[in-house]
Amino acid sequence: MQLEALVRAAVAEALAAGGKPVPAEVPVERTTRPEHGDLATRVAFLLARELGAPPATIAAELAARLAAHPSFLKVQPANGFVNFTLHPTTVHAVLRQILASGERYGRGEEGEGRTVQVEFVSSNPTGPLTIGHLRQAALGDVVAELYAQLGWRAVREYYLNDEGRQMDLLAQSLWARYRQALGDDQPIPEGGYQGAYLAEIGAELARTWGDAHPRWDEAARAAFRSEAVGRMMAMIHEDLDAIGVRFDVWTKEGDLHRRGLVQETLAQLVRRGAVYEKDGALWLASTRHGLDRDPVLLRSDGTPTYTLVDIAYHLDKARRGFDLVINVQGADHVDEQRQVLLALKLLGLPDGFVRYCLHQFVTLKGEEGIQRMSTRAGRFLRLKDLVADVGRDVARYFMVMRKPGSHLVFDYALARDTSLENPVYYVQYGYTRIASLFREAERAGERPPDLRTVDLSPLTDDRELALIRELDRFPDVVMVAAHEFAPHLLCEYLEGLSGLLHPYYAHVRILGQGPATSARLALLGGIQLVLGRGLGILGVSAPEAM
RNA sequence: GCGCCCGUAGCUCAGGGGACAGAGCGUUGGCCUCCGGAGCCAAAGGCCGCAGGUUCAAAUCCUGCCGGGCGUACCA
Repeated sequence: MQLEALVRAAVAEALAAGGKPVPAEVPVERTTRPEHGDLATRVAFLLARELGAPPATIAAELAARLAAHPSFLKVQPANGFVNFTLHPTTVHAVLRQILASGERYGRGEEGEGRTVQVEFVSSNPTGPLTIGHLRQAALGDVVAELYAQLGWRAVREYYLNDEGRQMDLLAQSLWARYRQALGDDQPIPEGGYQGAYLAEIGAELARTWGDAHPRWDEAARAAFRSEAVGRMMAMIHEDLDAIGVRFDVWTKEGDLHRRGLVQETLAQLVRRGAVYEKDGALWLASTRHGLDRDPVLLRSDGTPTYTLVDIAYHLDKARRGFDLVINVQGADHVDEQRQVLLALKLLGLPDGFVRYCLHQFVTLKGEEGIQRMSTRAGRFLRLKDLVADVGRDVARYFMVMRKPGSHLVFDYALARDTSLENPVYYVQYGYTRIASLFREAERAGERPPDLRTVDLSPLTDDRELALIRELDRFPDVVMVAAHEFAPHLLCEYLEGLSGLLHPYYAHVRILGQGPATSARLALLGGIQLVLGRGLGILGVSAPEAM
């Protein structure tokens, strides 16, 4: 990050000095091949048309002007690019600055104390959380943390849909299980919940309640509904604890109704002429604004739909003073998202207030091939059980190591059985190895008292300079990962950094090398700092020993 | 049918206008007197789904096909 800025400034200055136009954004990128130097600019391509000269000529002139710049060892034109090889002291300065920043390294200021609300999981309390929810839990948690790194105050919120028909279905399913346990062969209702977890609870209720609810009546409905929701919430909390996700706020759908927000939202939409009546129901006129269908807001029986409540909930988010709202949702919600965004726009909320982090579903690759999860059908892998098997670190890491928009196949056997080849351990081992080495240095009396003041000039090996250049990218990776809801970029970065560290370690002796030892320990200290920071953001542990 | 997302190495996936397309796993072959071998080194493996187009430059942007996922409810 720092290095790009340095090159960008040098190029801009050279262009200006040569009487050339300076683009608003001078493009600077890392090279992929060593023969192209460390960084490169393709600015000559941008200027070619305007200057009426071939890129190669412009690049050559620019390179000549920058040849004597003290930050660079070499500045060479090639195919219209200008390639920069950094002077080692330029690179050393980066490491020195990283060590001075310490745990602050990679943090940003853009949030300026503003508040972002991240809503995720928000699973209906109809069963325990599954591997399907895990992706969302891990994603939301990490996105919130990424924003916190950028100086935002992040609020993690769970929206609890504890009202409506699904809850009744759940209650009735539980009641059926309860009856079954008493020898009364009641069927699970049409579209009800088949999972064994309800059978267990049903059997327990049969023991404690006896034959108190022989019929599915109002009393049974109330009793079983309240019991079911309580039990489901307890399971959900257990699952969230297992992966280490903690919510700051739980919002219940019932509260939105009680506060009159739903009616008020509808009234506002009506007042703005966004609603029409048909077949006894109230509809949002979405097709008028380019969407493919109009959703019902208020059913003909007078009850509000999920969509209306969702709109009301978001209006409430705006009132609660959040500066930005991020909703993490599955791909099955795209249509709903458009409806909500449209409604909010019609209600006068600013564009960009709500952003969606949309993710594709997880499929589980196990002994029986690839299977879709279904809570309703009782076919799922419970989160808590998964974590017990593969560990929290692997569970979390596997869920964020892929781009959210891509489908993710979770190879259960691989996560569990071949864990030694796991990218999670590869990254963690980098951290651990350095920790171990520092212990060894301590014993040998070779550990410098303060890494920040060590003379770095012995760091001349290509691998050492490449490692420092890689460390320089960290703040940018954090920023892009946050803005694009792309934690996988951080995983990739950490794996890449580890992929430089391990070979380096294998080939370069650290201890017993005189002044080089101190310099190399300073380098490793910087690497360990970044690995630890990165793992921390992902919610994955950075062990001192494995 | 229509809308959105995705087709990249055997598998799982990065890269989303720039210089010869990357990683992990798997496969094949090497490296343990040496700071933790949970490691390292090397090899094989690709018309980047197909066909057009835009551009000095396309895996990347546009169009059309083909294949997969999701949605298209007075479900949530």
